Amino acid sequence: MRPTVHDIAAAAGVSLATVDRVLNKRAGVRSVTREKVEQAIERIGYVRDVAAANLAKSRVYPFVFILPSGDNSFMRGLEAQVRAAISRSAFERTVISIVTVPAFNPEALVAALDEARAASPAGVAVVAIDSPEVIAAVDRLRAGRIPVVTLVSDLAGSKRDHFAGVDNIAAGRTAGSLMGRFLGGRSGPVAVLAGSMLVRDHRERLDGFHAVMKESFPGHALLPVIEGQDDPALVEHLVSEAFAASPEIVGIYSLGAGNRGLIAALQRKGNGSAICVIAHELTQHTRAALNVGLIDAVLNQDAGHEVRSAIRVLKAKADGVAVIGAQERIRIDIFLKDNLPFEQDSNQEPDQGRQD
Amino acid sequence: MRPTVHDIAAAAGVSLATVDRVLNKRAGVRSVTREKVEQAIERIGYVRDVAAANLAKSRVYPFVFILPSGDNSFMRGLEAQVRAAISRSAFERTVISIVTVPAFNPEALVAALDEARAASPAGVAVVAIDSPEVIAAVDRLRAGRIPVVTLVSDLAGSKRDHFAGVDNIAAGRTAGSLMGRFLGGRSGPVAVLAGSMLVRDHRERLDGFHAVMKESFPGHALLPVIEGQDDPALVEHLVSEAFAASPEIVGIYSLGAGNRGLIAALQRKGNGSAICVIAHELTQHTRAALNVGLIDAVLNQDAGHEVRSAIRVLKAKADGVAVIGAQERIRIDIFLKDNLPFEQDSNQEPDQGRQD
DNA sequence: TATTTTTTGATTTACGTACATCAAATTTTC
DNA sequence: GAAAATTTGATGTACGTAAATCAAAAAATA
Repeated sequence: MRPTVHDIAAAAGVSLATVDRVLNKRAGVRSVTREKVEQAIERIGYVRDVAAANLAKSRVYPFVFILPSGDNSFMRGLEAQVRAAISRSAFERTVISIVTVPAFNPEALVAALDEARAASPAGVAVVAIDSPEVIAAVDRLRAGRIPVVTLVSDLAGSKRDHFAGVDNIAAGRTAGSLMGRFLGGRSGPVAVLAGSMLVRDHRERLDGFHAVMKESFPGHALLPVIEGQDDPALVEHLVSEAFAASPEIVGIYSLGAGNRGLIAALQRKGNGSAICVIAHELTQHTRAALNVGLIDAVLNQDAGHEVRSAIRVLKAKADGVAVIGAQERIRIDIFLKDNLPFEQDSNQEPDQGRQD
Repeated sequence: MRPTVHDIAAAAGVSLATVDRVLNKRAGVRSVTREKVEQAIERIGYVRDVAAANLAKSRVYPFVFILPSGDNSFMRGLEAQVRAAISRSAFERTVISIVTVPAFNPEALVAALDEARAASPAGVAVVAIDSPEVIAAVDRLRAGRIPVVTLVSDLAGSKRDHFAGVDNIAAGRTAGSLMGRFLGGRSGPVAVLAGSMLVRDHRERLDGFHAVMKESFPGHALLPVIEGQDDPALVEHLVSEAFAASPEIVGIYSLGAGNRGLIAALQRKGNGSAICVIAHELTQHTRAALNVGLIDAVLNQDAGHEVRSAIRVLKAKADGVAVIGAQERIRIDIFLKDNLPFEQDSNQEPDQGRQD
């Protein structure tokens, strides 16, 4: 049987009240006594039963998720995953609120972070924008002992506790590697389409892609980066322009969002699979394009995994316990038309009963 | 505040004892009363606090994991993941025992399944072998109301509750797709190396691979399947023979284990990256071969994810509650040298405190 | 209607921890 | 050495559910 607080008391030769004072870091215990208790804990291998503790405390975890607003399929999918987590709140003792702020707008994000801090939640998850003010705002949260997890896009230089997202340099390298191999012997320039160099994930993907293309496939010229602001209309316009300017393009790496525009431009251009296209994030649009062969590969990050991971990590940080590292590593999924997962709206099995 | 059993009692106008009888399906409640209570539960939206219930019951989940024995890196990695889960038992209320049986031996597996049944655990996870006797043994477990999850290799036709593994047809198709694209214009035959056609996962991968090669890359002849029994020594011998017989081989798809033998044969052959090699399961051997370019891509299933998923599903089945479907879908990871995850022995972050 | 059987209620204890209160013991300070 | 301050112990209640006991009420049977 697992040892309990009573066993500690017996082993240390003190009362239950003293054990409680030590365990919960309350005042009024001499250091000799405290050590006696701590040694007993160590000796008998006691670990707190968090479920029982949470029951006794009636603990709930108020979390705030800060996401970019706007018409971005991936971000809306992310929000849907947060809502799915909210629907499980009763079981997970979480109280999650969602705050949306305009994309690529550091000031708005700082305001949202400061507002979240005022509510003193048990943790904050945020899709970060890489700027000094945002770093400062995140560090203010941390200074207030509020755990912070960055989601999708990291914030290097800040004191955030954890990053729930993929290794974007590796993602860019992978895209480069696939591009080079898929192009085989064909020669011609390759275009890169990004959202904004303001967000770290886009910059990192670009760096990784450029590095691999230069070192392993130097035959392909790299055209200047197209910044489409993740906006489908703008993307369509800019890509069509690029096609007109460089009709000999053989490959496109779309590392941001707004792929609807890219797909539209590809369709208008016609002559089908002549161009090798690698894009990010599996949405209804990229999925359809993959199926008809307009896109050759999609690199994806599992938004559901990211949200669940962020919640697990925030809880663990709030409780000061460890996490299963491997479980929180977000994979770079590579989808070809051959390994597309089945579409699913609901994330609940049509099973008996309810969820733990 | 979340409604409790007391709220049900008040809402239904019955006593706590009656509510308990209904909730835990005890005898001695008239059907009219039972319905009154059930309607109240529905009306106020009560959901049982599983943490509190488990506390009151002092519930533990005894699980049995049945794995193939022998010198197979992937299976030993799987076992290590089960042991990692065992180290978390105290937090997860599990009591896990591991049973190993000789690989590709249906009789031994049936014996192990029947022995597991005798211990009447709360669930069994098994790496299945596709045979009628094994199906019958699994169905005996289910007849005894013991949840069963197949791990890595499924058992179609059985009454198993869940399969914790990848879609192996899709994996084979993906391998075919990558093979065809990576080969680009080059022509020449492609070899397939399998372990045994006795296990379903190997058969399915082969089917998927053949299908894509035939429909999309008909230019490449497919050599007869080499069955290496997942044995490195045998694999090395057979592959070397195949090289001698067909020196013009341009690609190899290794869909089973024993890749050490394949790598040794490739190294002996020399002339480096002339052959496109796609293998399964990221082990120290395939990782090293990927890094030096002997292998071009590795398809992987995350053993840690599979084990954790199997445990979550077994718990859910034992409690009769739903699972988060998306969380239990095991991905086909595609690793190039560019997106290899960092190696990690431990799966505990070097963090403060302990695990929930 | 009397008797038996079934159903329901009331109450208690338990799970492991948190937290509060008050008294008793010990230590510190003057 | 006495008073004050600090430390420790003893005890009870709470969290939400499970499970048991016994009495009371209601229903079914004779």
